[in-house]
Amino acid sequence: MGDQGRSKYYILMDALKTDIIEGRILPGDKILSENMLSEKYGVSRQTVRRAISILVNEGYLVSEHGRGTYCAERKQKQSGSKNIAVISTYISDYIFPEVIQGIDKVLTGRGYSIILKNTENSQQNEAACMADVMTKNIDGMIIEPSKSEIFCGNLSQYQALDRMNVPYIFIEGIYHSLKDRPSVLMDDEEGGYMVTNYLLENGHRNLLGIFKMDDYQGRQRHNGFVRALRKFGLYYNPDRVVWYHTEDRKIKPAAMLEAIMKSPMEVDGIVCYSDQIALDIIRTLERLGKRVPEDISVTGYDNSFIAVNGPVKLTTIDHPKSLMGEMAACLLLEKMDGIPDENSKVRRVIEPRLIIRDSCRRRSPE
Amino acid sequence: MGDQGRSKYYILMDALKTDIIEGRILPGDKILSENMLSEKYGVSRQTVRRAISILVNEGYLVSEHGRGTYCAERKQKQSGSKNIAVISTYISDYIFPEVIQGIDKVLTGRGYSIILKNTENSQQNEAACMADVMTKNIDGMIIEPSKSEIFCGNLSQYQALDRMNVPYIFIEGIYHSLKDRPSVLMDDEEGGYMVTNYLLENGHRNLLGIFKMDDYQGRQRHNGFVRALRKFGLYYNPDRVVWYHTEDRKIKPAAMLEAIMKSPMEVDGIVCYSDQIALDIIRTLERLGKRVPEDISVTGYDNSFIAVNGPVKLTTIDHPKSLMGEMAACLLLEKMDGIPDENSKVRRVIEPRLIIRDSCRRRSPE
DNA sequence: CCGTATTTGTTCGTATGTATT
DNA sequence: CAATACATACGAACAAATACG
Repeated sequence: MGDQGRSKYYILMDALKTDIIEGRILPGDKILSENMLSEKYGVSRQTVRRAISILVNEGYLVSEHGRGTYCAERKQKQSGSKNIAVISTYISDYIFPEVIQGIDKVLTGRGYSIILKNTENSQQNEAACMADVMTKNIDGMIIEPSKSEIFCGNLSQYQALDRMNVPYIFIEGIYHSLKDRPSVLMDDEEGGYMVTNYLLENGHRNLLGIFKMDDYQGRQRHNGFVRALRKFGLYYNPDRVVWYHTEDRKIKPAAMLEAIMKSPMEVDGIVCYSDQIALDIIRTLERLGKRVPEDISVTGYDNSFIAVNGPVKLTTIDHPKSLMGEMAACLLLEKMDGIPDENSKVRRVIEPRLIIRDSCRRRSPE
Repeated sequence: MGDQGRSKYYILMDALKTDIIEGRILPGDKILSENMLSEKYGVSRQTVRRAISILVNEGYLVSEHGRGTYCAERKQKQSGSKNIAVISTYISDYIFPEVIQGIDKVLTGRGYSIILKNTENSQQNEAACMADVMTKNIDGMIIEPSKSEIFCGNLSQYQALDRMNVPYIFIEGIYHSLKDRPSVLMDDEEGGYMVTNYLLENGHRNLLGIFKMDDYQGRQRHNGFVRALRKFGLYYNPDRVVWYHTEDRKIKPAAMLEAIMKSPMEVDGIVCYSDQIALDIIRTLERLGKRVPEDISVTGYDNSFIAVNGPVKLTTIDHPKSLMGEMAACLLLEKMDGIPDENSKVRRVIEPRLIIRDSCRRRSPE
């Protein structure tokens, strides 16, 4: 066992490993090409390849076809379990299954398996999921944060992942305190702007906005809403914005809307946080004797099945759900390969796209 | 990227791995020598060595200098990984997310994690999923069979699970050749009977049935359709049944329906395999100038979101999706606890329930 | 114990393919 | 397009460990 220092490949392997450990070869450095090593050490290229292949297996080196062989950014945590944790808020929520499908498509192709967890949008559950996942061997994680707009209570767990060099990617949203971490997000500010702008361009002047308070997306869409109002020189009236939380989704927006509709406040268009809310709002309006879009225009967000199959086909913002999953998976693969941000080739922002259907109608401004 | 199955060493490596996983090579067995493998597979000895070296690295094989190469003894079959594999056909299909949620609810409560796989309803992918999952440490498996009505091509893999004492539960369907294995199924025969019976009781006499050919559910629902016809003393006309496969779902039912509607055959009611098909059918009928339910009644199956949110609210059979997941998870827990069938307390059959909505109308029989 | 065949381990040379720059 | 670098494959030779008559 111990007496194999004799073989050439072993000597070369050991020399390279020592160079890395003792810092003569630094993370990210390109090492000599196979031919050059072969010449320098007086061995055949096959022997060089053998030495290198061991170090690649052990995670010291990374070979890139056509480019060269590089010292790994971080020493990979052994052979690789080929498990990826995917933590979402709701498994069966109306977009996540497709996001998972996108993730799966990319990762399965690369031999990874998905360990699925869901938090029901509670940070406490998120903590439990992460603790559980860290007892397994995972190579990486894709996570949709729970209540991303609230202070992140699980900071220490994310830092533990950093320490263990387990890469993770945020999708859909991101915590303020972890803003520098890699993520795949929609440009929700722009999306909020686009729907609002569409209504304003079509003559609406009495808009209502309904947004979710406790996540990143809600804040961003709201910001876009405000920007569009400003562009049209309209005064921003906080009373014309309804904020709700995850927990009161089913009650608050409808109740607030009813109160507003019974007040003297005029409303000709409603910008909704999501298609789901838009559907609730349309039902409430119908109950109050208002027709959509004849009396009031309503916009959704996400282009879910509700947008196509509901009582009114919704004008909404497209959410390329599967694509988002694929992008997140590709970004994670990059991270797991130790490719630094500056060499990244994966796009991280999804540009929103307005889809015009039947839930809005042109108004003539007074 | 994903097209590396082509290289010779990879093919050989995969073949050996499969032999091990499927039990053709047993722990402790000596495998063929390098020279013999080289001859048998028509590749060079170097290539054989490369394939073997990967499997040695992964722990499947052990090479002994001068003696030979052997299949590794069970490294740690040891239960207690707290991982459960869940293999479904489509992750984002219209009922499975909720089934997974039900599974997750029960298993997370007991400290298990779910490894998610999907087959896209291909037995080939099913084989790959199972092979992959067996390289992990799993305590059990819940699987929705792919094309369950077709001959099960992966029998040996299921037998490998039996040998390794890894319990597994079938849901939604079951292969003929594995009929004795534990499963959680709907009584689809009864469900097919109930919708058909409902139409017949409401005066319909010219029914059409549209069923899926390649899965268990399709056959069962069809059988119920036939039983109801018989009860009413009606002649079973095979021309009044449209069979389709997974692959031609989007074309065949609509095309066949169009042909039938343009023929002299009378149709006053259509029993559909699923809500999804019912929606396609309703759209086709609308295109042909027929109204549902005024001109023709249509029934769905599964009580999915389509049934509530589509253009016509569907009369359908309830599918308690989350409950099915919970039942399967409970049954799996029983199996993992080693509780024999005769002491089982988990129900394994879901009784169908008819949900009456707006897609059918009473006819007066002539 | 010896000798030989078998089997894995190491090394080199060569050729061709493919991705990147 | 050409040069560079890694990837795959084959053939050959010899070394070292083991099995067996």
